[in-house]
Amino acid sequence: MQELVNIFEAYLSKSTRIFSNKEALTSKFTPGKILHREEEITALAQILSPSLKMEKPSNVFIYGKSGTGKTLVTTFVCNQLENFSKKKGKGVKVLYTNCKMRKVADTEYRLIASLCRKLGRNLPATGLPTYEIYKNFFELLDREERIYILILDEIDRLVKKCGDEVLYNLVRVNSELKKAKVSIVGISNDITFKTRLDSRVLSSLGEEEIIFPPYDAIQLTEILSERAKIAFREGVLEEGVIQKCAAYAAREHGDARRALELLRIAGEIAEREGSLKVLERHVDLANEKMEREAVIEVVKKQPLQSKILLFSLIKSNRKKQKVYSGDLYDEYVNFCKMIGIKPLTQRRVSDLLNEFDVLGLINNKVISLGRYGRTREINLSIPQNLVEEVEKILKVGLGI
DNA sequence: AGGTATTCACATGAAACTATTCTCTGAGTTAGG
DNA sequence: TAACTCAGAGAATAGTTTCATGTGAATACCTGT
Repeated sequence: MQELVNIFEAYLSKSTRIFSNKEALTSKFTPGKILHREEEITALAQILSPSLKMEKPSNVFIYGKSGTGKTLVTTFVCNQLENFSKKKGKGVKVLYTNCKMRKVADTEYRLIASLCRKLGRNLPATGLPTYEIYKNFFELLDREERIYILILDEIDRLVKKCGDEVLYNLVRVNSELKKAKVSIVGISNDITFKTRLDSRVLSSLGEEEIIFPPYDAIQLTEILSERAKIAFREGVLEEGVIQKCAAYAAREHGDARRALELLRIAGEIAEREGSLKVLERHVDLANEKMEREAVIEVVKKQPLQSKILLFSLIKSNRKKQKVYSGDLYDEYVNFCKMIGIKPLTQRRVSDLLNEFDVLGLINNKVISLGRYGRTREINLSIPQNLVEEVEKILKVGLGI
């Protein structure tokens, strides 16, 4: 017991040398003031404020790439709204759901069930018909006179997976309810997402639109500095560290989340090294680490068939730079036969390749070779220095 | 030469199928009165 | 008779197959000069 306390004490005192409040660098943290989003904040607040008079606000669509502050701004505004309404004795209630969360809210059934859960009723994860879930949901909503604001984060994922039926139902809920009213704030990374929607849904859901532009390097620097003031002890950041983080992130469409993470990891590396300062060198290391982990973790998590496919892909890539889907499929089938596993169809492999593309492991380009058909040109986008490590992981995963 | 048609080798889309996980229901069984 | 058990029916879901349709441009095939 005694010794453990010492260990913990040592850890505590050590960890405070660099950080004073590491939380401030995570996406959970809501800063006191949100920089460079004044316009968006007022726009959203104006759109939603009719709720304070118990009128249903317009539905809103919010677009912007990842790390542009969509979620932050939305939750900020909605929290303020909820608090204000509570003070004034009005019944505005905000329900936030992230539609991407696997096994939580990524299908029609699960989304509605998770909303019910937020309203205080637990429903089974499966087994009930969907209409039953809706019935529960309506019942819960209509208990009292209220304005509900549903925030559906990463709504594009939901639609991609399950179609827009859910949205259609949600848009219509107001006609089913007697006391309560519901308006929807949809947040999406994908601007083209609109085109996949049914026109009825679109016209109702897209009543208002707010677009979040990416941050530029200067804005990122300011955001980082502000957070760093809270997160780090004074004077531990070397000149140029923040600029460097901002520059790395600006290269990636101005993703503030990434910039913050980079800064945090740089700090952690410095800390582990026992350094008293975070140096620019640490940022480079952090960037390397992030890139590496992005690849390695993804590869590890792949199911068997995907691993086989990826392995075949690396092998083909060794032989020649340009890999075409047809050749890859042959290679893959051969390899499956070799290790005695039933190969998937070409159709499925095609989808898996698309998934790899989304994960950033490869780069697909559909090209036409005229008379010689149409195919996909596949480029491995795993950095050279990681390919070997990836291969090793795959070999272990496949038992060879 | 210039224009149209064909053709290849896949891509892409939609639907259906399989296996798994979960709930609900109701018949049959058991234990207690 | 009330409580319990357990099989079977019905749902949702992930992962896949089957069937159908789409596609871009190099080549083949015309046509008229």
